[in-house]
Amino acid sequence: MSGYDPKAIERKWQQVWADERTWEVANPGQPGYAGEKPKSYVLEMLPYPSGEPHVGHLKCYAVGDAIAHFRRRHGFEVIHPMGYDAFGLPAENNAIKTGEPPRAATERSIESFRRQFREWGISIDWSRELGTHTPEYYRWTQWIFLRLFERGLAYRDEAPVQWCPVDATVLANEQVVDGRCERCGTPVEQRRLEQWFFKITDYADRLLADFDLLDSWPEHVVTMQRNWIGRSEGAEVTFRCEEAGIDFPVFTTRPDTLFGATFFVLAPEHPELERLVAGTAAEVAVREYVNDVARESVEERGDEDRPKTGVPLGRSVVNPVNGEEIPMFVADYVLMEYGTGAIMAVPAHDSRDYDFAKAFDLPVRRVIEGVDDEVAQDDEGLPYPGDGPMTSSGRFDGKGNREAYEEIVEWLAAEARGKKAVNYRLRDWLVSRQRYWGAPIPIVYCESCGEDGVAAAVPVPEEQLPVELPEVEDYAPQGRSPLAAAEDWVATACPRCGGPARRETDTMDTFVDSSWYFIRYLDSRNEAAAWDREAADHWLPVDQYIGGVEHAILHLMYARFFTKALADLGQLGVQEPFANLFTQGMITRDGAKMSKSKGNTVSPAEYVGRYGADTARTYVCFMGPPERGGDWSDEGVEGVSRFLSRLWRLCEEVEQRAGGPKTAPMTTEIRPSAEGDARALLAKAHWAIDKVTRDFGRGFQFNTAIAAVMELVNETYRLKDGLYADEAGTAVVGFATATAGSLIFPFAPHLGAEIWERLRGGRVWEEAWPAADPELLSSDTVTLVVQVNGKLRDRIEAASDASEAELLELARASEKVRRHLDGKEVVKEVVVPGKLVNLVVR
RNA sequence: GCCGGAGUGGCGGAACUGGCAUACGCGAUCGACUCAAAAUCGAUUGCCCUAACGGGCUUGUGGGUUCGAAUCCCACCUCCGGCACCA
Repeated sequence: MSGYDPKAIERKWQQVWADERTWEVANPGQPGYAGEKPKSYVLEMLPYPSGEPHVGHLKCYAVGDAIAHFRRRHGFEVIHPMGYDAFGLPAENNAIKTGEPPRAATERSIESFRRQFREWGISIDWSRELGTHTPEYYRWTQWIFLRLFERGLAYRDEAPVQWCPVDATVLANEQVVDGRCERCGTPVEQRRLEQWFFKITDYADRLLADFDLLDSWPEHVVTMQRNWIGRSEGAEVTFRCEEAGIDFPVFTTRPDTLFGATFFVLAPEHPELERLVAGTAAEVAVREYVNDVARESVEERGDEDRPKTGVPLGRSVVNPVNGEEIPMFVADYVLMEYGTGAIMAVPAHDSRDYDFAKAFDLPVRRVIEGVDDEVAQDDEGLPYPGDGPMTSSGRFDGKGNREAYEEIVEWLAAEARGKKAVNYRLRDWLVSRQRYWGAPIPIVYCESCGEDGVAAAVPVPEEQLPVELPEVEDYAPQGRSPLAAAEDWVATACPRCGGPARRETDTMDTFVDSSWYFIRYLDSRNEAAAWDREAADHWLPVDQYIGGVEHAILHLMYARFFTKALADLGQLGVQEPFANLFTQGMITRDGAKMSKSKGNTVSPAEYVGRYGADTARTYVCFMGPPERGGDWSDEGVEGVSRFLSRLWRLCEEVEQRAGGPKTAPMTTEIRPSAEGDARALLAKAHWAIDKVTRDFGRGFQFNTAIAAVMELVNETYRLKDGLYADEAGTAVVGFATATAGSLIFPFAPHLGAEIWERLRGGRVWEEAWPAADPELLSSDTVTLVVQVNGKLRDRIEAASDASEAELLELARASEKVRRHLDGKEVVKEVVVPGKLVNLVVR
């Protein structure tokens, strides 16, 4: 007997899968299309190819592959493709540092990922492989951009944007974390630039409503997106500045507090600010304040705890509900990005307004009484955010604020001074990047097509796509895209008038690339279209999506937006891309997030080399519930390796004893003759089948599924020597071992395939998933638990169909139980048939 | 501050609908095999008392519901994640 040699086994099966193109599936109309089978689209988030794959990748693809295998063996035609999200900053930053072109570094990394995915034995349909950095792919990214542009969903605007001074690029709001660049941690600055945006805000309501269309997404991911979209209902109310003749609409969620507005605040970026103070005494102070604010980092300004600052404008607006004139201020606690950039300040009922009022000694007027009388009178209970009866609010006095809310909004609407309004936290998606390594934006600027000296943005016609990324010498951005240096490329002819024109030199955010890759997989070799509608209709939506929680907001929301926009454009027949989402937890090492700088990274290649892919894959699925994180443990890997070796030795032993042809009896043939230990082992095998199957169904509880197979193997070891005594027993050992191989196959596919071939012949992946025999799941006897006063006193074997009276009699007969009943009175008897008896004594 | 999630042996974790707490793995101890070690196979392993039989205690803390609570309810503590001057 030879030892378990994962290298040989894994090489053998990887060769089979590659030679036979086992995991390739065909589209409708193509040869080999399995139209009679139901489809299942199993997809893991595509990797960003930088360096080598890490354990996070291993876990993601191990989990996804287990699901893919499980579904195949349930009769589904599973599409399980792979690609690379290859554009992006790391390759470009590496280029700036080393001079190596991003394409070269990226291709090298892709080669490494591709090789390792094969070494891991992931069941990928390689015929659909794609890279988002290839012209064959980004041509269609550009095509989608043009479709959005036609629809007015891609537009250009000058806007205050988040600028990272180190990466020298604009960032999406989503890429700014705590006022810092998500990538490099540098505090971001605000700049005003002409940028391209996607109008995701048009889809805010549908993005919220269509959570209902999803089958199963983790609740916290939905919550995060909901919070990010940040829908607030309220009212828009117009305050007029008579002196300047300007109307200032404000958004408020609390129109019921309108009578308590005692001042009015504009954001420092408010466009009317200049006009309002021009030529007044306040002009200089206001301008200084605005400049000071502009110099502050987003992080500083965002700090909630610092004292409120601001400057009076020397102007006032009229409160539409009571005609009161209230003074105007500029203050940086009001943000231009949210609402209208202007607020009515109600210090009695808003803590920020309250702080400002205290700092500037402004009046505070309570308009809602507290329900608790003690705080109803003076300043004590202020600011008061809760509900209560109205006061100092004219004819609304005494009414509940909720009721008054509706009436005030109605009155405002009737007077044309306001209306119901909904506001969102979500901003449009800024997609321009002043970087080299991305898909060029397919737009040219033509002065002759423009007006008033402003160049027109002319879309590049579809037949001229792709707008290919030119080679450049210097990848370092200098406040403009490195593409701007490629003069030959920038200078072009206007597709509309034929005159001289200049290309857009910004590239697209890489999240654009990854917002539609799951559609391209369905028809990735199509040169005439982004995808064939029939193929998309057949495979979409993704039935099971798997990836890290870190994409809970960005990628997952952008992909949802793209799907809806493309459906509106008549290109897709689904509203949601991912019917089910599974987010896997992060693997840590020594309790800390892995990072190169901490030196605590785990290299999958190293472990695959030492223990084999089956061990590495099974370990990441066994270390804990896959949706939760877990700490990497070398001893844990050893344990899994030991288990697989144990299973392997069992297989060899069984094979040797069997000797003959691989046509062992089926479980139904074994069952009638099985009794005693043979029956016990048979039952254990069926218990394991049932357990593994249910664990797949219960949110992919792979840790307990693998534990069940371990139990089966342990039980087989315990009983095998006795069972070898006769032919029937030997057959049961063979059945148990083959079943263990079959059940471990989704996690350790090479070993599973090898065991099956040796003991049963044929390909395990072509075998239907085993079904547990209900007759073997139940047993004739059960362990009756006997408690006295809720405490366990004895365990008794009892017939599973025993009556309550019989169970009680059994319980009372127990010596261990009697000891605790002595001299006491039984006041209550609880019997749970098939489970337990509890005697309550006094 | 707001919104989620989680607290179980020495460690990772299991326990389905309120019914045997600690499955499985790691670690540890002992035994078999061996000249020896490794590997392997087998046994033991929550804590405390006891020579033993046996008994007591135990799922972050305190209370409650129940014949019975890791599980349900109330209050609190701790840790992790997300959002955060969003009007």
